[in-house]
Amino acid sequence: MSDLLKRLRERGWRLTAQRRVVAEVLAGDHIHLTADEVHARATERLPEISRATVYNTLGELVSLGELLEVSTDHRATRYDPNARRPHHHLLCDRCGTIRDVHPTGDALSALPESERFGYTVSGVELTYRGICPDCAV
Amino acid sequence: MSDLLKRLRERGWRLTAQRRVVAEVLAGDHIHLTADEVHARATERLPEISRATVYNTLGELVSLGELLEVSTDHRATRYDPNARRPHHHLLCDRCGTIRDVHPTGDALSALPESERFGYTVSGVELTYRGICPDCAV
DNA sequence: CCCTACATTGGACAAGGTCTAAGTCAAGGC
DNA sequence: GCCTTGACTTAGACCTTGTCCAATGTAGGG
Ligand SMILES: [Mn+2]
Ligand SMILES: [Mn+2]
Ligand SMILES: [Zn+2]
Ligand SMILES: [Zn+2]
Repeated sequence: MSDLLKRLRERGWRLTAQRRVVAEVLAGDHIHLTADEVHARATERLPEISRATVYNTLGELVSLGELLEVSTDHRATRYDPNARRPHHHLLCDRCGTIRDVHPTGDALSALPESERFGYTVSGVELTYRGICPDCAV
Repeated sequence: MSDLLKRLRERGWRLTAQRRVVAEVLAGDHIHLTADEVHARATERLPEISRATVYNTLGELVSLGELLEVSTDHRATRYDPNARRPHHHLLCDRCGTIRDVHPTGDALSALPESERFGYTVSGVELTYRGICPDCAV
């Protein structure tokens, strides 16, 4: 059993076939799938899984902090299983491929007090944009 | 006539009442409206303006580089008239209010070659998250 | 003032996402 | 092992955001 499923079990989740398959589909590095992509891949292993269950499960995993929502483009939200290690994203403007990246320095401290407008600032997201090697001429 | 309308005139735009109203609604600092918000405000001044025209005009202004699209949350795209001066964003997680901010340093150079995966990197967006003074207890 | 290419309109359509009522099943208790 | 029950899943209606189109209107040059 994967670490993720184990943690879910400990939190009182019923381990259904549907939840197992969603967790399996999300395993790996640099994975940033849309809900419909998760559904398509889950359907290959469990043909009767519904869209609603995929959305429910993704939402629950986000609430538990096991998944991050990423909205780099202006289209569908993507789901990121690399929630345990802080990171940022590098996005190809042509094909949409996303890689996890770890810039140096601390972007939070780059925002001076005078630019905070009284907000309590808790986090920062960086999205680098460019063209990936496959899409380069 | 505003600078924006003047520039549009110079680029061959017909100055219709609809385009004028959309341009007026977008004037100001820290403005980041959704298309439907633009439509609602435009309707107050020109009741017969259609949703399609608002979308058309916003799209054209984006193509001309007069407006930026911002997708900080996972909902509707927001339109940012502050396209002439590079900046980043500070977002309230409770009410969604967005402010323009200017962090120090160069986030682009914070991404080492070893973290670029062969991409040609052309830009970076920073989104700071927090709680605004109005939403703080 | 006319003409016409450009602009606007309402409504159909599509994609992404949410919600609900009815049926199903994981797993604890016996 | 079986029962029971509340949690889970399902299909499909519905909502929001955004695109597209054919018909209609009009800005602005001549
Ligand atoms: Mn990631
Ligand atoms: Mn802005
Ligand atoms: Zn690419
Ligand atoms: Zn707020």
